Amino acid sequence: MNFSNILIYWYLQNNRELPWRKSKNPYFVWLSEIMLQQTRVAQGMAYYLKFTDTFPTVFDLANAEESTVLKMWQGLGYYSRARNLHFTAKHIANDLNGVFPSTYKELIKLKGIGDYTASAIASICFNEPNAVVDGNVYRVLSRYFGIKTAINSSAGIKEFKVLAQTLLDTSQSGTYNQAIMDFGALHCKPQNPLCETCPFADSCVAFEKNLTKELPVKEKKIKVRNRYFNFMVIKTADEKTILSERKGKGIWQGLYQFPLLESDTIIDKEELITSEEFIKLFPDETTISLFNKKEIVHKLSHQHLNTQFWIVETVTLPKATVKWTEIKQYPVPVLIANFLEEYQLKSN
DNA sequence: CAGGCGTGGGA
DNA sequence: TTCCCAAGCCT
Repeated sequence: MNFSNILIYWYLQNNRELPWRKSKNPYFVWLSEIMLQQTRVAQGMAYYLKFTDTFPTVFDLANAEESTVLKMWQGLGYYSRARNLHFTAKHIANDLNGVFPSTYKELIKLKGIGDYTASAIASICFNEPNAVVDGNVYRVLSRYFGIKTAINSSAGIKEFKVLAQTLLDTSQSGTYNQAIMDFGALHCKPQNPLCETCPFADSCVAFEKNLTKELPVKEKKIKVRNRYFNFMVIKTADEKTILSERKGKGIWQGLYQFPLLESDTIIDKEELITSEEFIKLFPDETTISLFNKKEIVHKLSHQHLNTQFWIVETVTLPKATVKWTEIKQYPVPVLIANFLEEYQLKSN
């Protein structure tokens, strides 16, 4: 048997039953593919069920408010996926009559859809012979063929795409693509791959040369930036606070947060209340206490956010327009959501 | 085009 | 604890 036949044979016996595999509705497949970008099935599953339940069609998604979509996405991370998802839903509903594009060429034009996702939808839903190349495919192919080209170099990206395309079983592209990804996720795993029971054991270069742990090769490690966040959690006598939307380029675009003072290091109460931002925000008398005695280190993949939550109580504040009882409607980062949970818990 | 973008789980 | 990294995409 050749490579693709072995793979598909393995898949027929070992594939996972996943909700988005029940139909070839491109809307459902698209939802699942966007959610699973850089995300484990176990983490994405609940979100997929919630989205398909709340938004059964692309029109339902298109008609929702962006903040509603972000709220439902809360906790899944990489929020640009949710914004692009909503943008593309509106485009399909309004400009394309709700008809999902059916070719790789058209799919890749859509915001949030790149080479991987276009190939996945085109092959799974429309049987177009385009090979997917995701993290699983990089791992399986680099090990099987013993390829040491870095998977995140431009040379590597091209090389693996070409190789994947030559291996594709074009008579059943969708099945083949899902087979190689499931095989990577379940069998040819990053750690402790199941080489002893592998159907490729007699032809895998990495297994033969004991290179499994070295492959795939990835170059460059990301640098982590340390940042110091001071959130000012306002509580007025009439139970109101300030939440504002994060705009611009950085993290958490479109999500809401308490007024933020970012500093170069950990600061104490004195430094906080003498800061320009604080004085501007609170001209009148306030009572301030630090909620978390030790800073909370919220770790993003590329930033460590050393965070202090300052509870600021004041009688009245015109800018505080958000009722505490309505905070849960707002999409917030996990860092804020975790704080809110603890805070509400303690005050009850 | 290299860097930026979240979160949670496992070793 | 720390590190890696999981069905990538955008600019």
